[in-house]
Amino acid sequence: MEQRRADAIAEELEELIFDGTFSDGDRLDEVRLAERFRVSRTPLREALQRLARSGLVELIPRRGAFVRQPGPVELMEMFEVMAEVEAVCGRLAAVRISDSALADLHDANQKCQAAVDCQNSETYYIENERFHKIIYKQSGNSFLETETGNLHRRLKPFRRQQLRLRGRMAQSMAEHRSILEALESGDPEAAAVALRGHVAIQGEKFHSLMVNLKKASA
Amino acid sequence: MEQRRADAIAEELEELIFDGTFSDGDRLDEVRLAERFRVSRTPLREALQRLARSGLVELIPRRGAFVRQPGPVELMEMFEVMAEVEAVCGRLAAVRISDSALADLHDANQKCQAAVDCQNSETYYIENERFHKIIYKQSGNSFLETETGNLHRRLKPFRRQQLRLRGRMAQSMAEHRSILEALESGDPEAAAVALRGHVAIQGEKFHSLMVNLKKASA
DNA sequence: GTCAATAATGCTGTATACAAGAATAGATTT
DNA sequence: AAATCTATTCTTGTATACAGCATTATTGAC
Repeated sequence: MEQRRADAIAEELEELIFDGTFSDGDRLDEVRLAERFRVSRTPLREALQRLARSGLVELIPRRGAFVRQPGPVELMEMFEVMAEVEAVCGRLAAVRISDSALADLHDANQKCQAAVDCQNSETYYIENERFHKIIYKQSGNSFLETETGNLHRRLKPFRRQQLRLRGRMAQSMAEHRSILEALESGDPEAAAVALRGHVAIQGEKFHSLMVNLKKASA
Repeated sequence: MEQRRADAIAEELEELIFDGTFSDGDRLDEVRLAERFRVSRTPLREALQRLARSGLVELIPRRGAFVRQPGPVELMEMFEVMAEVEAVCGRLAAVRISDSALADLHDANQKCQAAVDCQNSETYYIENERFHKIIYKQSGNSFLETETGNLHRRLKPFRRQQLRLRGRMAQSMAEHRSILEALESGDPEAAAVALRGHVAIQGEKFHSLMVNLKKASA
């Protein structure tokens, strides 16, 4: 059983928030949620605190827990930081990466390409993630690796929609290749620039998505 | 009263860990701590989870909470990330900083210099912190500002000891000046390089401190 | 004498009961 | 009629009681 109770509940709640069951600003009633998950308030409160830690809910003392989806501005900020942090990973990895990791990157990239050819966005998504996680690890800094992974995870639900944009996967592949080249030639600045651009463009794509969404709803 | 109970306890516990009352690997008994703070286990557990979030304790399910001081390797990693993240702040701030913020930086720097002249390391420490926090804010990215501030806070107890190193404050002042120049001329790369070097050197100073400590104890 | 197995103790994780504060609704006053 | 104050109710924060798992110690067997 362990403490997994709170952990499992936190994950389920996360899903419910992403699914839109609870939307921004909603108050999360402890009692009702406790009934829903068939647990007492104690583990549920711990789950809420876990979510507060990752920024998904805001805990206001004596008032309750409120769903706090990051707004467009904050999302852009997070994408900007993601781009910079990945650039850092790239710069460090360029001089620290192992040969076997380079081989793994090639492998992930080839599978990405195969996914593009098959129009299989699910596989592409998975291999793309593997590609990036290899770079995090090869930064040779496990603290950086963990923190970058956390931010990556937080942005996951927002990055996913972009794959549907026409031509995005092909463009992304080209960027991957230049990243790989920079890493292979051991050029820190080139790797940093390539990765920064690669991730930053996701933020911009996301931005235009938001704008179009607004236009559509107006 | 609010939920501040857990927050206050978390801070006190943090102090106790930094003071050495609890050292690395110590198990934190919930019942004894609850008695010590005159509260029940419930708010104390919340405090422990808060500390787990900042990485000071490790929560092992069904085993308890253990003090987890970062080891030398992890500390070096954290300093490296700190240097890179501050460099990012600098690069963004170089093109976004306001005139009034530049004036504030000058002011903080002058007060730093005055503190060096007076051999007042306490004041130096405070103004130095202000100097850096202004740059975080002027990155124009409040998410980055918050995250950088968090890491800064986490490294606080380890950075403090370095000020005692002979000549460190003077050297630091020179670095501050070059940072300020880069920001004033709006040169992103120069600002990034200056800040990275300024912070990275703290990690190296810390490293040599550790080595000396080891030599002394051997 | 040593190792293993079982029992007992002590801790964490969970539930429930209680207290205090916040929000809302109703009544009274201006 | 509107606004304010008060009282009631609902919710959060805290304490305590209970259950389950881990650790340790003791006993028995090899």
